[in-house]
Amino acid sequence: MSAEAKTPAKAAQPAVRAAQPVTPPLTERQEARRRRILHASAQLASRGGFDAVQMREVAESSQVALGTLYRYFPSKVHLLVATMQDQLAHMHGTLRKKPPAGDTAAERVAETLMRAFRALQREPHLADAMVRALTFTDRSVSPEVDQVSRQTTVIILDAMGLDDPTPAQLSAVRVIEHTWHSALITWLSGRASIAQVKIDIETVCRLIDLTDPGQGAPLEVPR
Amino acid sequence: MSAEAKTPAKAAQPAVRAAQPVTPPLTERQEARRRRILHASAQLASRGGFDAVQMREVAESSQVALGTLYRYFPSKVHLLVATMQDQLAHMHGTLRKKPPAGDTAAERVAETLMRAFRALQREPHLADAMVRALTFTDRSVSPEVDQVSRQTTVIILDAMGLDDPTPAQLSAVRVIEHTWHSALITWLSGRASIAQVKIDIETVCRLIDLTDPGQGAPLEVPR
DNA sequence: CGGTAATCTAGAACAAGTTTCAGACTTGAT
DNA sequence: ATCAAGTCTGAAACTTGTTCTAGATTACCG
Repeated sequence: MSAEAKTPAKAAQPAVRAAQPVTPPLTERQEARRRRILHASAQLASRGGFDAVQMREVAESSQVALGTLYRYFPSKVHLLVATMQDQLAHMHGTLRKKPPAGDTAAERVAETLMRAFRALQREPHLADAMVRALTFTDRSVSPEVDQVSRQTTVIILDAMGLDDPTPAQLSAVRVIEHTWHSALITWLSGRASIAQVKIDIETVCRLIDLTDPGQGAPLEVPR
Repeated sequence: MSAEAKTPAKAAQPAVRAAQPVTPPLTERQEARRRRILHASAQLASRGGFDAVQMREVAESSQVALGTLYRYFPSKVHLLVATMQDQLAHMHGTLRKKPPAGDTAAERVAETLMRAFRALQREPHLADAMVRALTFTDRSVSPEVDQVSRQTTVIILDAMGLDDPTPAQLSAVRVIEHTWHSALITWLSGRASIAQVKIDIETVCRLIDLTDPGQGAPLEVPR
């Protein structure tokens, strides 16, 4: 009772595919379609950014019918967020190979983020597309966006070298993510220079020192 | 050589109307139209948020032709950002009347932001529309967004009670704005609770203490 | 193999932001 | 009062995201 296996993403239903390795059973051909779509998406985004990723073009580039594209990714934002997950995973792999070398956690986090930032600078249009998608998100994309956020958290905690962060440290990480995210936006929209983004990142990373056991007043604890 | 005075916003031309009190000469009727439009925008936004602000409806509600609406505000995002400027100015006025009462600058800033946050909670849909517009912005809206950012900076500096902030303090304020902005987004998209936003704000406000003259290492200085 | 249910395709249709246009209306100067 | 230039209106057109439909294809079960 089925054709090309199961539905890849049931569109209107939430709670589907929350974790990344838990890919619901996909046919080879379906997996290939999915890759083609994500590839086309990244390709188009690398050119003109968010606006250049037009669903009809993505469909055509990836040799898939428009309706199929929408079955795999229920909206343009879903598609771009998935594209971002892809890129993030790739970047995490790269970062793991060459861990940051700073002496303090704050330095290592700042270095990691700056490395990521330099990677984004090489593909500013792609960065634009992904970041715009992330922030423009409506509630229906929350699970996916949340996943991106968790992945970012993991990357930062990795850089800090922590296995078991305290609540205060988690708060600091949250604030760092906020800053990272928002600073990117100001850079992408031309309202902040690269130098300013660097300063902002370094500034916020000082928060980490505040949470270092052995330092002064610990931050308030989330209940 | 003109009809209802000058053009209210020349659409395709940048560098027009950068400062707020420098309203290019507007007829009474034009001023009235502008108000009607902004009012309709806020009204519709208060209902369904970003999506509910439909240009055709705004035009109809404010008794203005669609083309005219676009002459005043060259895009939906411009319109919503202008709406936000309006609301911000209003809020700034309110805040001035009852300044925050905390002992430290960090406390006063946190209190101010939480007050603003509570105001937004009263109109979550409006908040959604304004914040989404702010972040979805493409470069053509940068000047207006920048203006909103400057206004926010003023509000925060007010709360700190500073006339002449150091560069380090300005950096801290920038990071606070980033956090404020991004935390709002996570709240609006349902990925963070009100309590979490509060914690994030309080966490980032600790940065201010770091820049207090008399404390330890000053932050790096923007050139 | 044959049946069948789900998937995929092509293409039309719809929705909302944006643009365009012809004609009516205002304004300010003469 | 008249005129020229700019503005406003109403309506249609265009663009791109999204939905829908009918029919061809595919996967898998028995």
